[in-house]
Amino acid sequence: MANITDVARRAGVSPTTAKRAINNPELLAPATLKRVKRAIAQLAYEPDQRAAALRSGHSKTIGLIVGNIDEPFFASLIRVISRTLRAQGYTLLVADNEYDTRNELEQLKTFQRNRIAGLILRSGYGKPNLKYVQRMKANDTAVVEVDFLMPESPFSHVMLDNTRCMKLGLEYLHSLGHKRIATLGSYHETILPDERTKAFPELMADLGLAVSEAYERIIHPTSAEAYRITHELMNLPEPPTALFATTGNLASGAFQALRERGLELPQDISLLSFDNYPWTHMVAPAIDVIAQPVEDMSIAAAEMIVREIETPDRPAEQVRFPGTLIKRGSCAAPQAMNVIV
Amino acid sequence: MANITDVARRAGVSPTTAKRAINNPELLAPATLKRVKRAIAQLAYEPDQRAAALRSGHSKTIGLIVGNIDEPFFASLIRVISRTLRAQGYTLLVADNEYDTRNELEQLKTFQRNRIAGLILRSGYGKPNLKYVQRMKANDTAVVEVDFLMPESPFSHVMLDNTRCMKLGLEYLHSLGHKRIATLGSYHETILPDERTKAFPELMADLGLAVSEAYERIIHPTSAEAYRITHELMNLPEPPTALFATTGNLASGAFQALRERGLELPQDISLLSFDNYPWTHMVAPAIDVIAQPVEDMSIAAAEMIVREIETPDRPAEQVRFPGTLIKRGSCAAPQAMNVIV
DNA sequence: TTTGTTTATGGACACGTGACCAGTATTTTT
DNA sequence: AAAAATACTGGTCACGTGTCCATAAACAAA
Repeated sequence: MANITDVARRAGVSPTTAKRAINNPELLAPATLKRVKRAIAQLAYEPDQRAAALRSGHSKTIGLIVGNIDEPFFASLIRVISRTLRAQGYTLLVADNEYDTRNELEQLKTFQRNRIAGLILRSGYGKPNLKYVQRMKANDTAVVEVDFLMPESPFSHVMLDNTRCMKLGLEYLHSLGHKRIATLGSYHETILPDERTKAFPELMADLGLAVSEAYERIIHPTSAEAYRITHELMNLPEPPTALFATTGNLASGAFQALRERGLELPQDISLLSFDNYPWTHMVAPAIDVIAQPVEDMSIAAAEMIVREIETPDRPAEQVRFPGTLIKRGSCAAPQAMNVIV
Repeated sequence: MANITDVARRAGVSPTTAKRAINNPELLAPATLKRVKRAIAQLAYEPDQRAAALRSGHSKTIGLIVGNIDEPFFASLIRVISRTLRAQGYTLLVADNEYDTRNELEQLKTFQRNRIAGLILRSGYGKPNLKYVQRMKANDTAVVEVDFLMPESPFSHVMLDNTRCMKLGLEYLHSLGHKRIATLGSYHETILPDERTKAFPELMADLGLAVSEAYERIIHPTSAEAYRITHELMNLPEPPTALFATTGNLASGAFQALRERGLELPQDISLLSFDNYPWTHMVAPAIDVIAQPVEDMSIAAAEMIVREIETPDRPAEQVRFPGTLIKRGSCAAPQAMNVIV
């Protein structure tokens, strides 16, 4: 690979002068600038970003860790963040923790070895890595959390207003007459502490509804798990009349289980889900969802990390985005039989 | 950030000795090794990968450019390649060219500036960047193409056996009695030269079927384009009796257009698609698809790039994977009315 | 002219590491 | 006992760049 010395030699100038053709062209005599630029073009010279970052102390690389790329929410997140950051001159390292804290620790170390300037993190559940991230932050790595907060997280974040969204959904189901509502989500305070599941019992109480303990199952947010749990729930003596899935992939598993059991939406059971995924309006009936403003959130996270990098020591910025309830036909009043029970 | 000199100072040894605790621990006296290791742990030292790569000339970073992360095929590709390469100690830079050659050129330059060791490329259509990639290759960047070949590509690749898959699909549709078959794909030889669309006319001829020129529309592989084109095709005086979508996202757009028109699958029209996406078996009827072995292809690509990096100057390795036709119910014999016409 | 100022260019050094060579103490061989 | 081999440790340099300082020529101000 050509370096700036090769360029300088070909242009008949010193390396310092050659470098100025890129970093401070206004300092050069027009004729010199032209000669150097031609040499750069002829050699297809591209500056070595690693050396630049090493010397200057300013990395132009940002690390992004998501929960699971196969979840379309995260795919969009990557796409939009990647595009936004590239426009600002940053390069993106991507990792997928598969919701596993141990994967995540390895990935954080890899990022650390590459001396990223900033970290956008959708942490795997739990707080085992909180200290590690705090140390990165202390070493001048900017940190922004997205979609999920590590417990006691002191960092900036971009989040959905999860509690309000849960409220929106539950009030909707309640207004239809549902009493036996099951939330498909994580149910373990320390291992899987997501805000949506956490808000569920309290919001139910506000509506004067009881939460059946039989409905609480600790699961990882995969379609396969939701499929399994849905079968279990529907086998209970008092099965739920409405399912509320906290992610789109959970809804997908639930949908498949319900159809397999021959249950018709919305007569036999109601299904409500987070995430406005394409399939939700392709099935019949289309699924009622709480849509997240993924693009806006992604852009906000990207712009936030840039601010954190370029003006350090700013107070943590914590932003919440609202979700939107879209009614399509997968929810209705529970069957009379169920209402009586 | 702590560096090896800090570690050395704390352990009371020279930097050279301290570094050996990581790179050549067998050379150190047990007591020394222990002291250095403790210092490393206390400082949470992680070697600077940029400096290491700069000095050694061996980068541990690999660049991956995909067509569109929102296409689940590419999401899986990223996930599996990322996991496989991490296990081998490589870090992944990800970019999404959005099927646009100009984006791609910028991304290639960014990769070049980061001195990636290898490039896994799903090129945007066309060959404008072929020369640039060839120059990277000449400068010792390993190159593997996936899913798509740049025209006259001399590189290693991992591909689906597209022609055979098209044959599989068309023979299936032919066996059901279809004559008016439209392929949703790109139709421009130089701008959008994908193998699937390209193989279509010849395979139709082999089956003794005519290709209606009215069915040939140049499109980008997005769901929105397929939606639009499907409406156009169905408005023709002689609409197709079967649609063959060359990607899952195209099928998704087509499906929505067909449903909007009140057409029932498979009675009114047959739909066949590449890519076994989750939604294809959630809709009713489930969609017949040609499934790609995404995981196997991703692992193959990841392992191939590592081989190319670690043993340079090897001949190009070009691998084809077979697809599988899965019949589910979205294809049937064309209606009598249509057969007669 | 003299002095100061601007314009255009070049040189020295350090970032953190890996490669290589050099040294000293200790052990083994003859 | 001397020589040789081994075990362990330290020092020097370069990778390609950005930062800072130095120099020479041209020009402006006195």
